Amino acid sequence: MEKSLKRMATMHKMQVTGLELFYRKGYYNTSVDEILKELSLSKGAFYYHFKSKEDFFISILQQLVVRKIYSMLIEPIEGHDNPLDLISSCLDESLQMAEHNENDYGFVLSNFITEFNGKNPEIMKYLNDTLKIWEVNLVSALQRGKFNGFVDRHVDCEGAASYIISSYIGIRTMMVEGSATALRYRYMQQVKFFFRAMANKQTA
Amino acid sequence: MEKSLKRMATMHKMQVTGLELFYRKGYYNTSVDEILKELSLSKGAFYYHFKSKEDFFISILQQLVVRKIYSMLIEPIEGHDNPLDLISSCLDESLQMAEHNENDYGFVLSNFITEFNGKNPEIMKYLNDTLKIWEVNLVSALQRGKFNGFVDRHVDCEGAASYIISSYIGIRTMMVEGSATALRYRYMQQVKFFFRAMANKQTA
DNA sequence: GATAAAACCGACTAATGGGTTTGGTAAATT
DNA sequence: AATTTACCAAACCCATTAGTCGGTTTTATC
Repeated sequence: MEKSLKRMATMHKMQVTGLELFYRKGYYNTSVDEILKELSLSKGAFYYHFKSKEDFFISILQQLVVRKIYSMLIEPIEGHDNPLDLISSCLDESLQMAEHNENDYGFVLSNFITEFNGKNPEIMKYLNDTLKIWEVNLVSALQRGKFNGFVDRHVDCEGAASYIISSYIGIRTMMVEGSATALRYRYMQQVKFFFRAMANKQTA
Repeated sequence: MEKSLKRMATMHKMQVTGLELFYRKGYYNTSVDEILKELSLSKGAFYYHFKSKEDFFISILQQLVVRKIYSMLIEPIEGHDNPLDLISSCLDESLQMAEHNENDYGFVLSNFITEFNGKNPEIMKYLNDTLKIWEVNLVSALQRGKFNGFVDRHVDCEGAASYIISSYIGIRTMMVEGSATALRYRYMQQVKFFFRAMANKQTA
C-alpha cells in the first residue's frame, strides 16, 4: 500500500475507534492504552501519528464530528421546500437513528460540551463553533422559509433556531435512559405543534 | 456540641463541597483528596463517614440535589394560578440564577446523566427518578390548568411536559458557553410563544 | 478525672494515567 | 543500495487515584 495512504488508513482507524470510546465513556475516562488495545496497535504508533491525546481528539472533532453534524443535521435541511417540514423530518430521522442504536449515549456535541466546559477552552471553541454552524444553517433555512412564504413573517428566526437546538439537545439527553420510542414520538408531536404555530397562515 | 450533630455538620460540609466540585469538574475528574483539601479534612474523616466515593455521591444526590430540584423547579409551579404563567416564570427565574452565577456549568441533573450514562446504573436510576419527579409535577400542573380552563383541552400534557424539560436541559447546556443573557431572552420568548399556542382560547 | 466511644489524622498501598524513550524491523520510496 | 516511513515491544517516568489502617485527639458520660 502506498505510504501516505497507509498513514491515512491507520490514523483514520485510530480516530474512529477513539471517537467511539470517547463518546461512550468520555474523553477523560478513556485512556490512550484502551484505544490502542482495541486496535491491537502500540503506543509508539499512536505517538508517531499524533502529538498528544488532546491533539488526537481535536483531529477527531475536525475529521469526524463536524462531518457527522453536516450530513445528519445540516445537509438535509438545505433546499427550497418548506423548511419547517425539512427540519421536522431531519430531527425525526436523527432521533430514529439514536433510537435504533444499541449504543446510544446522547448527542455527541452536547456530551462533549458538558465534559469539556471549564476545562479546555480550545476544545470548547471547536465544539461551540460546530454548534454555531448548525445554528446559522437553521436560521437561514427559516429565513428562506419566510421569503418563500412558508414561515410567518413575525417569527424570530434566531430565537426559533436556538429553541429547536435546545430541545434537540435535551431530548437526546433524555433518550439515553431507555424509553426512547415514546419520548421521540411525543417530542415530534410537540415539534410539529410548535411548527404549525410558526407557519404562514395566509398560504396554506 | 452533641455528637450526632457534629457528625451531621461534618457530613453536610463534605456533601456541599463535594457537590460543588463534582458539578464543576465532574464526578470522575474530582478526587476525594481534592474535596478534602478544600475542607482541610483528612482521608480518615471521609472514610469514617462514608463507605466509598460512590456512597458519598449518592448521599449528595439524596440530600442536596433532589431538594434543589424541588425548591427551584417544583414548588414554584404548585398552586392554582395559570400553570403556563407559573412554569414560564419558574423557568425564567432558574435561567436568571444560572445567568448571574459566575460558576455556572449547566443543569446539574443533565450533566450527571451525561456523565454516568452507561457507567453506573444505580446512580443513573437516582438521576432519572429525580427527573421523573419534575416531569410528573409538570404534567399534573398542566392537567390542573386544563381543569381550571387555562390550558386548551387538546393539549397533550405528557408531551408538553417532556418538551419543556428537553428544551430546558438544552438551553442550560448552551448557556455555559457564555452568551447566556441573549440565549435566555430568546428562549423565554419562544417558550411564551409556545405556551400561547397551548392556552385555552375560550377564556382569555 | 478516668473511661470509652466518636471523630479524625496521615502515611501507606496497589493500581492507573499520559507521555517518553529506546532499539529494532519490514516495506515503500528515492 | 540507501534512506525514509510506519510501525512494534517494552521499559520507564512522574503524578494521581480510591481505599486502608494503626494511631491520636476530641467529646460525652459516669
